[in-house]
Amino acid sequence: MSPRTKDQYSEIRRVSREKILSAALELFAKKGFHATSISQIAKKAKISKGLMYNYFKSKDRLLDEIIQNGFTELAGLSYHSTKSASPEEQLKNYVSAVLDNLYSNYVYWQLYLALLVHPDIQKRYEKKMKAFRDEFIREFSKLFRKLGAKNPKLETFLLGTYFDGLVLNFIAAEADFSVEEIKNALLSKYIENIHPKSKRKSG
Amino acid sequence: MSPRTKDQYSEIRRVSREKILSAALELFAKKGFHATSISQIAKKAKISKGLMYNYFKSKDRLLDEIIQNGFTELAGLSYHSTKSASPEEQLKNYVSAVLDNLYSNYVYWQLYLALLVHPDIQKRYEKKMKAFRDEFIREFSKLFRKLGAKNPKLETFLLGTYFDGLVLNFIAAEADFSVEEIKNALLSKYIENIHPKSKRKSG
DNA sequence: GTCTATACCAAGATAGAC
DNA sequence: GTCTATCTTGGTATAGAC
Repeated sequence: MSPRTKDQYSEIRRVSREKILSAALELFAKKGFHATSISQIAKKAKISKGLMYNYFKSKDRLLDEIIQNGFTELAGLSYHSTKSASPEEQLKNYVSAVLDNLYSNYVYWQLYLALLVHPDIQKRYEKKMKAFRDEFIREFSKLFRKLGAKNPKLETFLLGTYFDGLVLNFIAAEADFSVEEIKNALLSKYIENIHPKSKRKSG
Repeated sequence: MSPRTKDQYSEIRRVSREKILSAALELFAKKGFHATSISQIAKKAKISKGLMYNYFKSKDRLLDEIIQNGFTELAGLSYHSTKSASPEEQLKNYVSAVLDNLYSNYVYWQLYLALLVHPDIQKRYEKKMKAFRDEFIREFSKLFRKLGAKNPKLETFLLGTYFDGLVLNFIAAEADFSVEEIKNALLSKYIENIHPKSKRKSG
């Protein structure tokens, strides 16, 4: 029996951490932080309660790390689409990106929502959330300005509100409409309304 | 010392119940159901822990009653505005009503949101929530149809999504815009977009 | 690196005095 | 009708064996 190498141990640790993080993320998002117990996490991750504390100092620290991962993941959105494209195209791309991200990172968005809803928890991550929102506002305001909106910040606010509401609907209701339908409805509304001169080429 | 009459007792009971309900509502909405303890409720209501159980069988039953009250309150919205008015006027009235209600019943909306976010809790009140949403959809679909929308249900979905998002923003962020601004932005977007022929009288 | 056993505490809930 | 004291459970977290 050769003993395990450093790399092997490191890999084992990585996997275990990952199992815990993934189980916790899902439960926190679905049931909420307080409603989720370490036992439930351990069960879902198929490890013992004790092991969790080997990897995370406390339930709170576990949440911290998950949130941190979430922000990293969600920031991956980053609004650096093809800058050369027309504003309309850019808006399209952005909205598409957000909606698609909303699907692929569903669980993180659900968690993000839960944080928003409860002021107490929200306060703990206030700074990061603000940074996240601020970038959103900055980027979309620029865009709406280019599109000739009267009040770009207000438009951005409304769009952001739309997104928030969409997350809620994806989570809460049995989604009566497809992403494509919503995407189109949203875009046509915004683009035509803000920039009525530039009718999209028909055909 | 004359003993208290039946009515006096009944009134005392009413007041105590009310104190508990009000304290619990606020805490459930703000911190979430699971994050709120009976002790905290008792403290806020300025009663003893034990008394709570005199009025409610359990923490769960307490929540049940609060939710019930919430639906009653929110249903007070009811979309029976002046039927004689034009569809545009009606939409205006409805949107106004919802936004105003959103302010006056802030706490209930916050709670409603918290319920939506967590599928587990949501399931417990699924039926009532569905009834509530269904009425919303029915009424606004009618309206959007009158306004000549291509897909009234989709429009209703989008509007509902807006409202959901607005609730979130009122709760989560430090509201960058006034209700009036939002109301107008929303309405102008919807009305002009859906019914482009009928330009509002300028002047 | 992982588990079981256990300490410790706070939560929900009940009993009985006033 | 209200309170204090108490029971019981389940939670977070730690210790120590494997």
